[in-house]
Amino acid sequence: MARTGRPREFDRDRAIDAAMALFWSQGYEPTSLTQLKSCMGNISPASFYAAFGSKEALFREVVQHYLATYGQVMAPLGDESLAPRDAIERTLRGSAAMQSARAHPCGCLIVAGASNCSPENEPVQALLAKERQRTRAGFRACVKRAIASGELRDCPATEVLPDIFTTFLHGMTCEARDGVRSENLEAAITSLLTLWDASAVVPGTGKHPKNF
Amino acid sequence: MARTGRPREFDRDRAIDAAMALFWSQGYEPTSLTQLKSCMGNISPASFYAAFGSKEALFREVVQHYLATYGQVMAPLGDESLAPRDAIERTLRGSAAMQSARAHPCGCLIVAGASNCSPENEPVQALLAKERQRTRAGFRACVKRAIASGELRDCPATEVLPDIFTTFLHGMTCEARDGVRSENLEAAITSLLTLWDASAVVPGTGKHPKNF
DNA sequence: TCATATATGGAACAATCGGTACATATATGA
DNA sequence: TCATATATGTACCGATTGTTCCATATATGA
Repeated sequence: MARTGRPREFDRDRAIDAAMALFWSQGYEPTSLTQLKSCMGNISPASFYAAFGSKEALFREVVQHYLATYGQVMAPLGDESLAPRDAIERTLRGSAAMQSARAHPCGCLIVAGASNCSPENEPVQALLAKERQRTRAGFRACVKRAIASGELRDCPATEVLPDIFTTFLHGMTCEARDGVRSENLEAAITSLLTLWDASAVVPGTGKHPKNF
Repeated sequence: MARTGRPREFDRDRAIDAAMALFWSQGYEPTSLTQLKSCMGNISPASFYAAFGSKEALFREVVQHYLATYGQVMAPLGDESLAPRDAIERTLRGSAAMQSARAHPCGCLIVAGASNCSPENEPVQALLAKERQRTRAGFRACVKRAIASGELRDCPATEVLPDIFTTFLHGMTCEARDGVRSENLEAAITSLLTLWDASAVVPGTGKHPKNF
């Protein structure tokens, strides 16, 4: 059953897509209402506020849309049907490819979407910080799972793996924006993962790998 | 010989220090002239513009001041009197400690000082991007030097080391701001450096280390 | 003493910020 | 047909943005 009232004359989903591109490349605060209305097809302020409520509310919707689409490169991290190492590798490689793709702004919206904020917009910063915290927890859980399953030894070198992966992941935003190529990030990830292998238990031996 | 004219009534150096703290924590665009004048002791617009010229000119001065002080944690990277591995280790550890110190805003001004910008302030972004490019070149030069001196083997795993260290370094800004502790970053660096050691040539053998 | 040079306080600038008011247009459901 | 509900266009809101103007204050050098 269709809704009553005059129908909207612009495509709300496409508008959110366009707003995402703006917020993604410029960040929350520098993106003005004028730019937003313009990228939605020069809609009026009345149309904007009727549809989205406020700039902040739109941003929150954009973040949700991002997490449901581009942000899904992080999905393997929480997929317990994957082997922990595989989950981490897929996450890092997927994120590297996504962040350096040319079809959209470089880097990660969750990392850079509100990195410059005046005090009054701290809630917006907190929204993204909370998501990053989820990522950190994801890496930690993955490593913990690998230790529990006997894939990783329980040693100091293993404990730092989550911080290494998280820091590298977040650093890719800066690199991708600065023009570092996808292949370079991929190669770096390959090398990074040898740190995992160095703490891995070789099946059967219960010890660390010999050729390393 | 002292300058002619009425003397300035506020301390210009302290003002730049205070402005640096503001730009560091909020970034270039969200920091307003009102905040800047306020942190300098409620000076008048006339005093501000007479002393600094413009907001952008002040920011450029602030960046220079930052590079000359806190930014000096990067100095070892260009110090050819240090062994390459030592130079990189000192750089990473120094930056980790600086970025997570409580006495000033967390993270790195060069990474986060203008990460959210409207198109009109692209020159400001470019200023910082240029400095980050210098850092990348520094890591590359360090690794190149180590290969030339025979400290590192010349292999694919060695080639990616600069990207790994640079990405990690830049990622620390996000981590420090999110409250990751200095000790965690330090431990991660210790582990990261084993990637160097894995590509290192053991003195006398000309091959890679045995215990690894 | 007086010209010159610089700094200051205060008022004001046009432009933009995010957001609102209100009358009008266009749909559905009764 | 008419009440209800939603969207739109236009005008406008006060606040803030970075910046400029100008008269005045205070120093140095001649």
